[in-house]
Amino acid sequence: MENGGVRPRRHDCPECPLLDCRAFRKFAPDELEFMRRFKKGERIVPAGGTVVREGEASEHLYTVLDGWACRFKSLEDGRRQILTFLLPGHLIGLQGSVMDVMQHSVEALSDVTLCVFNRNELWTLYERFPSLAYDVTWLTSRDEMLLDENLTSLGRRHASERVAFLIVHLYRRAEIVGLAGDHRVEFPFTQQDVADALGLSLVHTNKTLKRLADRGLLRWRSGACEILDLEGLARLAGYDLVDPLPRPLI
Amino acid sequence: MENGGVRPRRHDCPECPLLDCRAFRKFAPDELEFMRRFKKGERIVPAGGTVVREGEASEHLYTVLDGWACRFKSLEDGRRQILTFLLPGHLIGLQGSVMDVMQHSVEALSDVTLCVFNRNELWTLYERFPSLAYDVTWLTSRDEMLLDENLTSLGRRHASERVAFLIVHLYRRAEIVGLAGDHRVEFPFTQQDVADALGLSLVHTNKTLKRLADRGLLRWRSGACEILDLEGLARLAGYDLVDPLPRPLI
DNA sequence: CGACGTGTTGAGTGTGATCAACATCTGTGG
DNA sequence: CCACAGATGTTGATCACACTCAACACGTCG
Repeated sequence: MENGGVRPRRHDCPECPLLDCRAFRKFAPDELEFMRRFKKGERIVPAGGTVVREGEASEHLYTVLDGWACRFKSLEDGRRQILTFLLPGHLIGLQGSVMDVMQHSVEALSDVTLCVFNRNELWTLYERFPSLAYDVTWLTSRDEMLLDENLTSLGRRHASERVAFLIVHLYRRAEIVGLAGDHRVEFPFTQQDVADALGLSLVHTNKTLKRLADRGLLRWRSGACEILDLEGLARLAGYDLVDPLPRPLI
Repeated sequence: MENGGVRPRRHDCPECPLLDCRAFRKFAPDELEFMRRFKKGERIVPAGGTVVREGEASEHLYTVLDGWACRFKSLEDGRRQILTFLLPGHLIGLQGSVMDVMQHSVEALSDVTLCVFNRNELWTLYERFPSLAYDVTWLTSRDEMLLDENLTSLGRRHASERVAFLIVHLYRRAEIVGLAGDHRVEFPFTQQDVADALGLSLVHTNKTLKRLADRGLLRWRSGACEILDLEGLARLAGYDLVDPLPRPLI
């Protein structure tokens, strides 16, 4: 694709739709002005498309502006582990500044709109806007927390607990950025993806979802999930339903 | 413990023993001077002691100067998941700047010496030393990579692959900071800890280690592990034996 | 219409969990 | 010096959670 698929911006940073979300902290005027110049354009990746690929260098940094994506690693023989689901406000590609090539892939689950930043200018951001640099660290640190929880699930929770945990977790994250509400989330992915995120087989994931449905906790439909008993799911999963702190946006 | 167990430094930053390691990048003179003032003292935690506890706030930031520690989460019913093993050069407690209380615990496995930093001054570091701020991000990002690999193990690798992966991984990390060599690592922890890191039961971990020993790949002794066939282990684990890039030290 | 993607269900299998007993080793107190 | 307790590691027997294989249902799209 010419120019890596980067096209002019449709959303100017001061009018960024995410700024309306109470989930994110507000920018100071000079920060916003910097972000505006930092942002090189946008990129739209259709559902199923690849944003960055394991083993390749990534020229850009991205932020998810709209849509769902996932970050995953693959083993030689095709086994796949989804590491995180990415929602609007998620920063992509920072690891490319640490390693020469990406150690994971990112794939669009729905059609995804990305803000594109030039990796080379990240250093300018660190030099001139320590507050934004701090925000980058903040986001990375939060990412690590998500992984911690995930790892605990895969290591020490049973299938039904894992599924409950993931569903509650995704529902709440989606709700905060306006992609879910009223006990219903659109999930632009399949049970196979849930399985790959939870370290389970497709069949067992399916049976576990059915068992949760039989217990009146949720209902899975292709492309969406109804949360029938949020507290019940949270209790089963050992998930703490506290309100998250407002977070920075890059 | 009075003053949180913080005592005067024994190691002045310019003479930091870790700076001799080829694993770490060198400081510029002004960076080193800043680090010297940033460092508040040292803290020694005896084997088995707690550095920070899940659910509590952590006043300080730490860097492991010497010894082994681990980061873990606990579930209500006592199930425990070790998230990462910490070796010299590892930064501890950054998440405390993102969340109000720690979401994980850190425990000393051997006697551990920590450099103590005042969390409040982290902001000064960001303002005055963008290069060091960048290093903090670098370290956090690397941490995330370690978690990614771990998560992939727990989700998609069999017991023998997991064990092989962990052993190779720990051996190489220890080697780089001078805590292992000549196909031998001192492991100041038990098979129970290995089990808690890999999401396996103690018994199964033991049997898996025995099977690897029978295949001539390694030999476990209390307190240490001999690597009999590094390449064989790496092959089994799908571990890529490339030399890591030099990394920053905070 | 058939092909394909997704979800559903049953049958049989196996990896890894649990339970239980025992072997070592170390440190401690008598 | 020995007896004992506790921590760690080892091994066998049994169990069960989750995997694999296989078939089918249902929708959408060409």
